[in-house]
Amino acid sequence: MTGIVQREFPELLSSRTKEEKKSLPDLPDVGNGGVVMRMAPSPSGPLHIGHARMAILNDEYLRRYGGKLILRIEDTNPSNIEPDAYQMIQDDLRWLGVNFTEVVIQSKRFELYYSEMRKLIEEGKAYVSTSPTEEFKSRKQQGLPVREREETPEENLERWERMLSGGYEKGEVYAVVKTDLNHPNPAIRDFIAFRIIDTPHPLEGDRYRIYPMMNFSVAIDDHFLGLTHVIRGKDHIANTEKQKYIFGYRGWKQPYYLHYGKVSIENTILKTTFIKKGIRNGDFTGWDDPRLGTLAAFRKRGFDPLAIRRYYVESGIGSVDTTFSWEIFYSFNRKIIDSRSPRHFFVSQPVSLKFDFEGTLNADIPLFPQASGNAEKGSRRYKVGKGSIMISSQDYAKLNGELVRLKDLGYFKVESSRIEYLGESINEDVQKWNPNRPLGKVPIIHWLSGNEVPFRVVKPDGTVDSGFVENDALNYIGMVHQFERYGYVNVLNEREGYFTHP
RNA sequence: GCUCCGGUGGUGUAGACCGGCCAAGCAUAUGGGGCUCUCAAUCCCACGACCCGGGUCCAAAUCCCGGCCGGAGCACCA
Repeated sequence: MTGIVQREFPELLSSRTKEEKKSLPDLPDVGNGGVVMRMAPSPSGPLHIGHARMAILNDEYLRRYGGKLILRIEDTNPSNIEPDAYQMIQDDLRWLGVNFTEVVIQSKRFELYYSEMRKLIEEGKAYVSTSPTEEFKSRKQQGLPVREREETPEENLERWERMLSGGYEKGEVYAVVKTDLNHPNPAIRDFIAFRIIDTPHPLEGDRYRIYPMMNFSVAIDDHFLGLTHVIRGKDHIANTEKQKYIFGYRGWKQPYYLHYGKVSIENTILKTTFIKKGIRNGDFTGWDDPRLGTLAAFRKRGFDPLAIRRYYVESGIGSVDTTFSWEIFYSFNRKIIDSRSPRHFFVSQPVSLKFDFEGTLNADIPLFPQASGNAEKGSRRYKVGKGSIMISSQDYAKLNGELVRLKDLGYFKVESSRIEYLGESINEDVQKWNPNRPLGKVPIIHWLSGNEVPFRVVKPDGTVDSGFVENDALNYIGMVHQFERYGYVNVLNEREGYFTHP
């Protein structure tokens, strides 16, 4: 039945699927002013493909509802900051096409955090402890308070002032927000909000010693920045619970929280500390090394950011853990770049065959296939005569002794170290050499002859394919090419390209 | 161990909150075919899944219970 419908009335089905085109579910409680959302990376390095999910999801909703999208850089742990990251993150987001409307840097907001903490202490919702942290933790496990939790706001305030004015050493004191010591999930019970750090901050130097913990600064900022909706990974579910206590104490309206599942990305290096070390000791060429999952590497491999967007929109905001599918991602990207990628021949691991031919053959090879809609953009023209013709060793292994068609040149036969021209179209010589195989099935391969320059392609696993490419390819440096029967390659300069995908 | 969350074709997902229109949609991969002087793109066809066991119900992928499997949190990281 459906088969008949598809055959007889395809328009019925296709129009229907267009209306149901996939998109993200609507957000609840969106007012007239749209949404206010935020992206909150820490500046430990540039963004990678995992961060892109957070950025794309937020940006998609901003596009749908309007409003504000704040880039909030969470630099409250000075020992884990890469100073260049403040800029790299913004570059990465712009490349992705994510339109953040303002930038907020947490290290500029310490005074706000201090004054809010003071209010909580005054209200008896927070305390300052000098008890050993082991004791703090073990008593929490048992649902018991440390001594200072029971003391008056005045006593705690006094310790808070002393903490701020440098009256304690690192590790000696910490400030805590109360939650519920009997919370069934021990992870939610009282959490540390401030601690002393003596490592200088890349932006602030040694101006501050008292650093907020993420759960504190996030709650304060989410409120004061007026967030309506928060989209974050589900690894933050417990953090959200903790932060809600602060909202409750201050009587603030909570944003609407949405937690998406973890994306694991196989065969890809994402850990910034590992990458940083690798760059320092020369294992990686930089943040854009093709083996890395950074957006910088994606850019250099020639991916279109739209493919990343489509991929994550299709993945949705489910809380199920997912595995990034390179296969599907490649397919999305291929569809976007195919029609604009000029075609060239790249012969890797070449075999050079002797070509004894009296005369000249003319090759006129379209730069774009006719179906691309770019056919009028021209072709590459070569003259081929006596000398040699190069084909890949992979093709050679299969074709020695066979009839072959060199693309846009003619029929040839390959015999040991020689190649012989049989004609442009089917003739007696061709028939004779190819007695049994149907002529429509003769393999068509790419080739080079006197029109080549040495070229290398760096693959995503770090290995290199060496060979030769048409010299015409060098007229299109900085573009993704399709090297026919090989794959897509971002041609970076006259010697080298990065492999995009098959 | 404790506290949460989740398990749909080979892969990525939609549907689940508010049971029926789901003998389960889309994409990708694979196989076949059309177009094409690329193993690309494009078009058509085919293939293939509700973790297991109970229960509720006229009716369960969807609700309940148990099991198994997977993930997250339990930091003076974010």
